[in-house]
Amino acid sequence: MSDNLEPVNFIRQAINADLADKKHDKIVTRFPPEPNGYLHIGHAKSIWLNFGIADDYEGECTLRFDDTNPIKEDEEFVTAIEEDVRWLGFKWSRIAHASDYFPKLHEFAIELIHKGLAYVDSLDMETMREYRGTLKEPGKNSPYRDRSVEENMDLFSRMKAGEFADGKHVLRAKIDMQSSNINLRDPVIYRIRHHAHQRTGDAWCIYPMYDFTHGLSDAIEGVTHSLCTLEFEDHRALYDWFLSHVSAPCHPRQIEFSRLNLNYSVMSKRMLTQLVNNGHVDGWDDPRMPTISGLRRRGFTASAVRNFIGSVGITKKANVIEMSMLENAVREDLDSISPRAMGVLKPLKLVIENFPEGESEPIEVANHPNDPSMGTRNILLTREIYIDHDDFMEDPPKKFFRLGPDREVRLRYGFVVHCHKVIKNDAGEVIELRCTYDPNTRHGQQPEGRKVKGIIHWVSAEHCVDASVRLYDRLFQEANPLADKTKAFTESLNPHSLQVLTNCKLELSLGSPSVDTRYQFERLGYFYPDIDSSSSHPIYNRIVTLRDSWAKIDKQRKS
RNA sequence: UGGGGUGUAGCCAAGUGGCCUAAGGCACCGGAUUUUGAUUCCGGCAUUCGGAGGUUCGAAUCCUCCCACCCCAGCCA
Repeated sequence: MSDNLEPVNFIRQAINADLADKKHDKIVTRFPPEPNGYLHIGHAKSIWLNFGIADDYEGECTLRFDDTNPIKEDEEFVTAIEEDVRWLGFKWSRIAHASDYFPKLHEFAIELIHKGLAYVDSLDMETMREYRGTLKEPGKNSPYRDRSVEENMDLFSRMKAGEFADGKHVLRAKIDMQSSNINLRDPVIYRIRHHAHQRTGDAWCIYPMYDFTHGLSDAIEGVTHSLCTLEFEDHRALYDWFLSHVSAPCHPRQIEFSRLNLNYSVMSKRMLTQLVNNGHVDGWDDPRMPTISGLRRRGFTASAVRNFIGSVGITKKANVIEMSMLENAVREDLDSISPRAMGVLKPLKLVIENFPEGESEPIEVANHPNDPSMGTRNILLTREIYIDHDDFMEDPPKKFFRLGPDREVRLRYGFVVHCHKVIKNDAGEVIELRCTYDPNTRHGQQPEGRKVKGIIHWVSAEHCVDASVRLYDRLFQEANPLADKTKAFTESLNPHSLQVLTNCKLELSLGSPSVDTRYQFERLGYFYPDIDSSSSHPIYNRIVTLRDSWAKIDKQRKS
């Protein structure tokens, strides 16, 4: 489901070339998350790529959990990941776990030992690091490097049998301690971990490392193209080494692409975990999080996320995408599918003095200005209404064409009202407006020579529901929260990223929202009911604001 | 001279030696329509492709040198 007609990216070009060379008759990919956290929008890029390719080439894509480190992983994450992939609209050909392959992987390890290409090392971690050398200096061989096949087999089987404590021995590939590629300096392929695994329980106390597991799992699954991010570029030599030194059923091709980064955000699982665990946000699905579950709860649609990914493209260039790209994708998707409604976020009472008390005027309004098929609904106009505080200014600047003392404005779908009195409380705050309406402006009538530019939304004070609305802003106040290496990234968290409004007045139709419907609150933005809503008190999340040229003018005016 | 990568507008990104005096999107700046300052619509926005040389009738695309930035020294993935 890659609904964008993007130019053929370099990965698809490589696949096309392989197909032209008759290397494969079917394309197989995989999405290989480690279940140690929730998926974020960066993962969506990989998902979109891998599943999109499988779909378009009529191939297969496996959802495979790279679960080789039982200390960090958890079943909770497995469930969440499955749900997120499904929500994004992708279907896996099958679901697998690297742990399914533990027996086979163990056989491959033994094969390497027998070939003299792997050995049990007994250096402690610290010493092993010293022996590894540095980026510029070669490493040196471990004194255990030349153990006999028999000795290695004996030790390895005793490692597996649980005879040794964690860290006592490791199994290493025997490659080249002098290599300029550090990954080839006899990488560890098995380590001892006396820790129950979420799937295999206590069956194993030795666990294979990523580099060994990943490529061989790909081969076991018949993957043709193993797509991963740039930081694994250096690992490709090792990926290929394992595949060519073991009797693997096939040799997948690893191709790397750049990760997705968003400004005013962080995209590292480690940091997102920290935000959750330290209570900076309200969980993995906090609507401010760049996680799939956060975006979902916020009200983003899966198609908006997919379109966004499609619009940023796949390359090898390091990139930071502007948040406005994502917002654009959401607005584009939501504009056509969202029914319109009126909601007042910061209520200011407005009394229309020449409107008869106790009466109400029903007005039939369209649910969508450009799509008659979305139908109409009735709203009621009454003597007392609420308007938004932001639509009134006591001393308005020239370009502000909303309400002010002795000014007039049109009530959306209704008539023009003129404000002739402003009532304040003891603190000097405006608490009520007294207005009169002009009967000649009913139903959109515009008397000759009269131009009323301002139109504001409103809600009948009598016919409305109380609600809460959560307004979200960017999570970080710095475009790059990691730029200043002298401070923790959490120091650039935006203190105003969440604003909760508890006294909102919404039109009746918003009191019982339709399932899975995003609404446009006219003139304000797109909103989505939060799961914390109750039937008596709805709670809406603001997904994104509408484009707001007044906000732009106002900002320039103030600066 | 450790290795591996990347450099096209503020942000993404097409372009794969001649139709490129360089697509498209976002952002930005106009202007039209509009009972959402929304949507939609029109127009503007790189004589230039990190820099300098070179090859060629012709270079963003090929060669050489240089510069900048990113990744790698977990028994993490």
